[in-house]
Amino acid sequence: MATIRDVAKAAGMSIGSVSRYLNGYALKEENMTKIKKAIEKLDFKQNYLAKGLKTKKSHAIGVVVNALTDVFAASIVTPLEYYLEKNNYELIMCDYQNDISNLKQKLQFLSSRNVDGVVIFHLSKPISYLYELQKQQIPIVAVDVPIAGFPCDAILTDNHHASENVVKNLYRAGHRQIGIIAGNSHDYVASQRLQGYVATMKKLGIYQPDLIAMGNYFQTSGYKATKKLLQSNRKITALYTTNYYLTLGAIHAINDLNLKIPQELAFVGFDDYDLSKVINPPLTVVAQPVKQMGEKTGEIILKRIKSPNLTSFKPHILNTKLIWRQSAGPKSFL
Amino acid sequence: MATIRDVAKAAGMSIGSVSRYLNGYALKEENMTKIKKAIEKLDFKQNYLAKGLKTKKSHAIGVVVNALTDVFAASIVTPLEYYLEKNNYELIMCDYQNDISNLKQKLQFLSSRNVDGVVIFHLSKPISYLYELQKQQIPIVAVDVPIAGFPCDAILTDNHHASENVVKNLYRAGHRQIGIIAGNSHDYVASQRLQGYVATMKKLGIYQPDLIAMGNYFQTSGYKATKKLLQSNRKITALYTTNYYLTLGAIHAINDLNLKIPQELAFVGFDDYDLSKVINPPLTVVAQPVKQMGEKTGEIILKRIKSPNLTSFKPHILNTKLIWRQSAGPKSFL
DNA sequence: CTGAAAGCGCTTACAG
DNA sequence: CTGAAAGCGCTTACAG
Repeated sequence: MATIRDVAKAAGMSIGSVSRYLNGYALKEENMTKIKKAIEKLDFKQNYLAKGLKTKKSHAIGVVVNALTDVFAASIVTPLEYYLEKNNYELIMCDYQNDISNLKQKLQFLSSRNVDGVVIFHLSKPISYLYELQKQQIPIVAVDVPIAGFPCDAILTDNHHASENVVKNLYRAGHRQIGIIAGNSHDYVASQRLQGYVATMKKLGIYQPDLIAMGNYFQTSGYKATKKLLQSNRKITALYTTNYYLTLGAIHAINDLNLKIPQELAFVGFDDYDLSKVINPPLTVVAQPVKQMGEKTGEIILKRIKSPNLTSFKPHILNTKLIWRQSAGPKSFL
Repeated sequence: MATIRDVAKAAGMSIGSVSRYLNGYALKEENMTKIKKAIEKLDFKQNYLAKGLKTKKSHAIGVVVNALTDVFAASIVTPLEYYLEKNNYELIMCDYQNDISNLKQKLQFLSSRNVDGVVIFHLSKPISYLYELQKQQIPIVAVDVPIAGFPCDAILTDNHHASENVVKNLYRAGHRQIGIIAGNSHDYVASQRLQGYVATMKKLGIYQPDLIAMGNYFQTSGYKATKKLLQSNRKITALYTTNYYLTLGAIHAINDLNLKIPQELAFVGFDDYDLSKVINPPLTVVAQPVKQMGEKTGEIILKRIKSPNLTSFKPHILNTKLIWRQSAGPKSFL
């Protein structure tokens, strides 16, 4: 492997000049050409280890997700990775196996590997180690859920508005008994979605507590909640499920109950993954802006790394999109 | 951040000794204690950048997957990440967006970041850049598919045997007309699975070409192939789909055709993810040993890194498991 | 604009 | 077993 020293020799310049060239400083035109040629000739590649040792920057970003198999996280990390690589940053993946007590260890690991920044998915309360990272000047970006009280940027979706939009559209389609399968009430995202639903139902004057069933993140819970809700409240004409797993479970339950979608029950699910299209009829869903979320995450974290002294942190809220397919009935009214 | 120099001073030893201590060499007992105390007192952490600069090892493993959202890959990378972190290696994720022409760039990127090893999913033919990696002494481990003709380890599943097992069990359950939705014939995994089916059907004397339909990796293809096969061949009493997406599509098609599972059609799918349990009735599937695959991948690549001169490469073939649920009918015969 | 030199935090022959 | 020293491949004040 050629080093900067080899390049300097081949170009007849000093290593300092080669370094400056590599880092984008302006040199005399002809010298730049000489260096450029030498680099090509020797197929020189920078050594990021050496560079990092001097600059204290690893050009690595740590990403911590609850589970690698979480399609939602994966669909955000995909464009994030793309963005980072384009900017010459590498992405170190960590998975805390859905157990928050692993999180500290993962963050410590990342810190020990000198990451320049950390992206954390789905963390609602700061753990103490986060303040260590802060002391080490490692910027943090929260994704999907803001970290309560912790000063960092957050990339979020308009959960409240998403529900509002679902309810309004079902209302316009003629529905008044709109049931909801809400997620865990301790969960930030789930409660935002529920609140959006409640507020809109109230505004429209069609709110009734017995239209609400609570679930969590597991499809069995969606299954049970749906079955119970639909059996105990036979007036319901439309059902809205507020996360992917609840959607899976709800569909299962509706099938079991032999209810025809959309004729007997209009259905709106959440997240636009595989299942949304397998199901018959295809599901109307709230799709999250995963591509934008990933790109925005990359943009923000690199900005923080480049300007560590920016202080004001703010949430970046991106828009969801209601994708109307057959499960919610004809969209002629739209 | 304390450095090795600070530790040496605090312990009254030389930095060389501290370094030796950190790397597991034996020192005089009392000196080891002194160093240990100094490390604790100063909360010293090794600098991997500096260490890597000297040793030419980054303690990073690059992982290249076709898509981060591929649940199969994710479910292997999860235990792999766990294994690597336990051994103090970091995992750098790359996604080639299902486009093989991105692969070279990704590998170049990983090489530029001094990865100590590379794990590649689903690559059946070597690309020329692989030989560059080889020249750089970077070990490569192929996962799920062997890289034809390229000298590296491979972590595989017993696809041939998996199909044999499915056919045999359906046969024992009384089925003779066992249909298959095979994947893309150019695909290593798919063709192994098809071959296992064909060989076993022939051995049992129940092979007929019109029991076979070809699909690819998309569920629409599974949908179409299933519909066509079941409509053109009404004798089929059991259907076997050979990958997750084909399974999704097939279920959709079977619902459309209003065939009752398992009464009118016994069904065996592939891969044990979400859907397998949502579907009513729950699906009998071939489950792949993803946890073992991830761990084995980690084990092998670290072994190669530690012993770069081992030469003989071999495939490691792990066993799938047939999980019998209701979709294939009663398992009383088993 | 450019060169010479110090130094980032480690490892490792060399010598004892 | 241990220390002193060279060096890994870079960056960056300093001086000109």
